[in-house]
Amino acid sequence: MAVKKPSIHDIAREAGVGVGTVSRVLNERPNVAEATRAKVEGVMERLGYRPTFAARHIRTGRSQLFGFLTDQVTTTPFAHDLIKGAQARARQADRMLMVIDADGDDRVREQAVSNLIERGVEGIVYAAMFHHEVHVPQALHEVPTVLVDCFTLERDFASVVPDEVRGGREATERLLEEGHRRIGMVTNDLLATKYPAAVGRLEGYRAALDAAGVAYDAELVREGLGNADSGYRFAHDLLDLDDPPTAFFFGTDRMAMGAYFAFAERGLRVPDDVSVVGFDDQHYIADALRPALTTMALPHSAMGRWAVDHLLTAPWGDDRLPLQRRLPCPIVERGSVGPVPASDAGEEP
Amino acid sequence: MAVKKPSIHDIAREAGVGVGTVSRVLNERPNVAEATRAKVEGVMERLGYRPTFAARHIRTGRSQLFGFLTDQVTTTPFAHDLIKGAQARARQADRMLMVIDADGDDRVREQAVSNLIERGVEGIVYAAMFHHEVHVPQALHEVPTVLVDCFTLERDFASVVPDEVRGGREATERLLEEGHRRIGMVTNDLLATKYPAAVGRLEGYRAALDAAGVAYDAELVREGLGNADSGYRFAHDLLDLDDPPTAFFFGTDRMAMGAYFAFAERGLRVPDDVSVVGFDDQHYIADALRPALTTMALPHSAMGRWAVDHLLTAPWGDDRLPLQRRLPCPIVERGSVGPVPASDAGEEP
DNA sequence: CTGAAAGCGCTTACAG
DNA sequence: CTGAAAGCGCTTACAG
Repeated sequence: MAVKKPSIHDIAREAGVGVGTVSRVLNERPNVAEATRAKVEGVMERLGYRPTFAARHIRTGRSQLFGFLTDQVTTTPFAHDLIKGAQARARQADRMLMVIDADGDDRVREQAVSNLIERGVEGIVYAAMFHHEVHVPQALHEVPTVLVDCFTLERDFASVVPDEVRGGREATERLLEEGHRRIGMVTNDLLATKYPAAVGRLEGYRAALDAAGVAYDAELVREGLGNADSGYRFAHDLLDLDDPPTAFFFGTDRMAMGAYFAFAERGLRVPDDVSVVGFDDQHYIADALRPALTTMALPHSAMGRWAVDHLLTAPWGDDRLPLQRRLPCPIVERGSVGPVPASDAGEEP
Repeated sequence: MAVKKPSIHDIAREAGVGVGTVSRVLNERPNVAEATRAKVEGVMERLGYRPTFAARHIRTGRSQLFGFLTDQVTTTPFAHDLIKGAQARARQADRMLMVIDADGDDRVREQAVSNLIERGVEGIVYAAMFHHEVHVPQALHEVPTVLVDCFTLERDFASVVPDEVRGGREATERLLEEGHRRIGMVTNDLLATKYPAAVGRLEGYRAALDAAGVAYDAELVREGLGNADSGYRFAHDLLDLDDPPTAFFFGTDRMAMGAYFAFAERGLRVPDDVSVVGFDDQHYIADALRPALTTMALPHSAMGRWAVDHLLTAPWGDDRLPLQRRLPCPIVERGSVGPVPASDAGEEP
């Protein structure tokens, strides 16, 4: 590495041509004699030439770069799926991704956005790890931005989020479809937080019940905290009811996991005695449970893709209201849903 | 955005100074009259000036950039910890990280390395998601590189990996310390794979037994596959032994999770009847188990940090053998380890 | 303390 | 088809 990297001028001199010609073969432009091209390519090969992207960037004004900024501290296993999705789409368009984990510090975030802009990013995706309202650095307005799994109160940025309501509805429908009528629901957070992930999934649950003509019974729903302990505790609580549920819809897979332990303690078998649907599709949990858990998948990869795609294709700067997009949470069937146990079914002779 | 971004020349003209002066205030150089500085800063502020990093890069030759490249497909929850660790160290040194998920395609990987080099990265960290031997793109030799959680057969790159043997030893010691002498062990992969993560942890187990004067009993060790099912099956198998173990060391948390279900089926309580130590510290699993799982943490964040730190501080290009570093896997105490049950303890009166 | 000039490594018209 | 020149937005000596 003691020797300086060759530039386009070195190639030109060595090949006995002008730099313009070298540039042309570099960019695979037409109008270059085959012999010239071969000669230049030979010299490049021999000298181990690599173009310097920064020079190209400065001349063309195109950085071929997107920024990916995460909100808050992210110890969730979701971050990587988001990045992968975003990156997959970026690669198709020959762009690279500058990833910054904002670390929950506002100053770091502001600084990160500045750095990204100075690097000339063509757009920024700002991603949260769960669906909630965010306050973003002001400078984000200087560059095309899309919000992932979050939104601002003003709705002044394009954003893509999971369709929580629909997810909750479809989870519940799956259970109704098997004949269940007493369906316990544990929300994934306190309703007072107003998090769409908590409020929306419950709303979907109610909508499904309504549509099926099943009366909503407040006794069957509990406000959980998303962790295994909530699932364990509320599964026991609900099962202690006089008319206990035959099926459960948990707002997170972790709660479903806690519930499995409660079921085991009571000698209840999934799905023979009790059916369960989770939410999140954390496959390290869902796959590992016995039986494996049927759950609603959060569309992280798809949101990442959508975000970059939007940056790539949507004209920026027009005055229309920025697009707000909801992506479905597809059900992932594993083995935790079955028909109502015979003793509980109403239709029997 | 219709208006062009102001350059250093626009600022100079507007402020009635030379571009050199603008550059000086931009870089907070000394030898600028306070009045001049204020005037220039005022103009920058007014025009919303942002330096263009690419221009700076091209002049100074410093990209302030590192590449982060992942090996193979990565659906593991570990990737993000690695990135976070690397990024935390990079930010301290005012560097940014270009992250590429290589997606398991060799051509994509080669291309990625080329792109990174053309972007002028000051170094590349190449990260695997579990400890194994890798074949890396040849071009990695053109730039300072450190391998994370992997190594090449030739050991021609610096690398940082978990100390699997020590982790296995300390996990086992923890159990021995509570008086356990019959300790079941399920490896996290087939030994035939030769993966250090599988072979090393078992080696540590044997070393701990040796040191404690406990004879190795091949009957107590099984080759698992890392998944919940292996844990479930082998826990049952081992418990069916005439002289069953009172404690278990599983090569992954997922296997420990499977085992918990086996214990539940047999009415065995953790840690009263049986103790268990896992490996990986996948906290979404370890925290959610009842009781929470004591396990060995994989030092992902620390490896990420170490990698970038090494790139930052180690001179590159000298002929000494590249450094190979092992980082400890600290034990994370939760609630799954207890003393040998009284009925099994030898020392009783 | 400050300005004018050269130059980093490219691309892009413009002549020929 | 090809070369010479200008210029992208900076930084860095060099004079003054």
